[in-house]
Amino acid sequence: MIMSDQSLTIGAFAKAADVNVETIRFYQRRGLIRTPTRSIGRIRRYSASDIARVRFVKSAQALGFSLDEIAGLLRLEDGSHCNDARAAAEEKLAGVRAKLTDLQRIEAALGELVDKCRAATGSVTCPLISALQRRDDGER
Amino acid sequence: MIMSDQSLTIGAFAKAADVNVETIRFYQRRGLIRTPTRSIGRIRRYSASDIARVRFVKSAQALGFSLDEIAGLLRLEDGSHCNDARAAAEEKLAGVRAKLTDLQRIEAALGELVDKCRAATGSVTCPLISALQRRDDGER
DNA sequence: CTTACAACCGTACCGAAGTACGGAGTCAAT
DNA sequence: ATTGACTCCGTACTTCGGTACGGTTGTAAG
Repeated sequence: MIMSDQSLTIGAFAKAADVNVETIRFYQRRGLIRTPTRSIGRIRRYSASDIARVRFVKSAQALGFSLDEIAGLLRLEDGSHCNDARAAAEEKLAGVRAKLTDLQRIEAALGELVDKCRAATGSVTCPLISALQRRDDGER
Repeated sequence: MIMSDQSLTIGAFAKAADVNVETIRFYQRRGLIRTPTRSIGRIRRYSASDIARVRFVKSAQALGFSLDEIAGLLRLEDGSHCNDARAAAEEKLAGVRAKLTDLQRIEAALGELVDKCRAATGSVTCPLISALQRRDDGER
C-alpha cells in the first residue's frame, strides 16, 4: 500500500476508473466509495485506492451483485469474514441458477415456436400467435 | 366466438384474468387492451375476449417480450403475418441466448469462487474478496 | 484579468412494469 | 335513505442504476 497520492480530481479519477463523474458522485451518496476531505482549495482529491474500490464494485456487479449487496460485501473487505462472503455468494449463485433455469425454459419454448413458424408455410394462422392466444405458458 | 357477454365489472374481470385492477387500467393506457364503452350506467363491462387478451399479454411476457413488443405482436393478432411474428420471436430468442451465455459465465465464475471459499479454511484472506479486489472480471 | 473549463451540489429525470392514493360517482342491499 | 363496496380518473410513487441539468464557485492558462 505505497500509493495514497491523493492527486486526482474527480474528473481524472472517473476517467481512470472508467466511469462517469456522475457515477462517482452517485456511489458516494450510496456509501460505496468514500468522499475525500477537501485539503487545498475546495476541490476533492482521489487516490489509487479509490480506483481499486470502484473496480471492486464493478467486479462484483459483473458477478450479478446489486449495489446494496455490494455495500454488504464491502463491509467484509478485509477478507477475514470468508464465511459471510461465501454465504452471500451462495445466495447469489442460487439466484443465478434459478434465472438460468427460467431462461432455458424460455429459450426452449421460443425456439420451438420459431421452428414451427418456419415450417408452417401453408397454415392459415401463425403458430406463434395462436400459441399466445391459447395460453401455453406453464404457469408460474 | 360465441361469448361477448360484456358482463364483468373491472374487479371481476381482474380477478378472472388473475391480475390487479390497476394493471388492467395500466394496460388500457398502454393500449394493450381495449377500454369498453359504458353502456348501462357509468360502469364499464368486460367480456371473455378481454380475458383472452390479458392472457395473450401474460403469455408473451412469460416468453420475455416487453409490453412494447407485445403491442407489436398484438398488431399481428389475426395470425396472417407469420413472417413478422417469427422475426420478432427470432430477435427475442437471440437476446435470450445472449443473456443465457452471460448468466452461464457468471454461474461458472461465482461457482468457482464459492468452491475456493469452501476449500480455503486456513487462508488469511477470503478468495472471493481478494478476487473482487484484483478485478478478475473478463472485461465487458 | 479574463476566459474557459472543472468541480461542487442539489434536484430532476430516464425506462420498465406496475402499485398506491384520493376524491368523486355509482350501484345494490338493507 | 343510508351504508358499504365498488368504479372512475388522474396523479404520484416504487425500484434500480445511474444520467442530466443548472447554478455557483474554483482554478489554471493566456
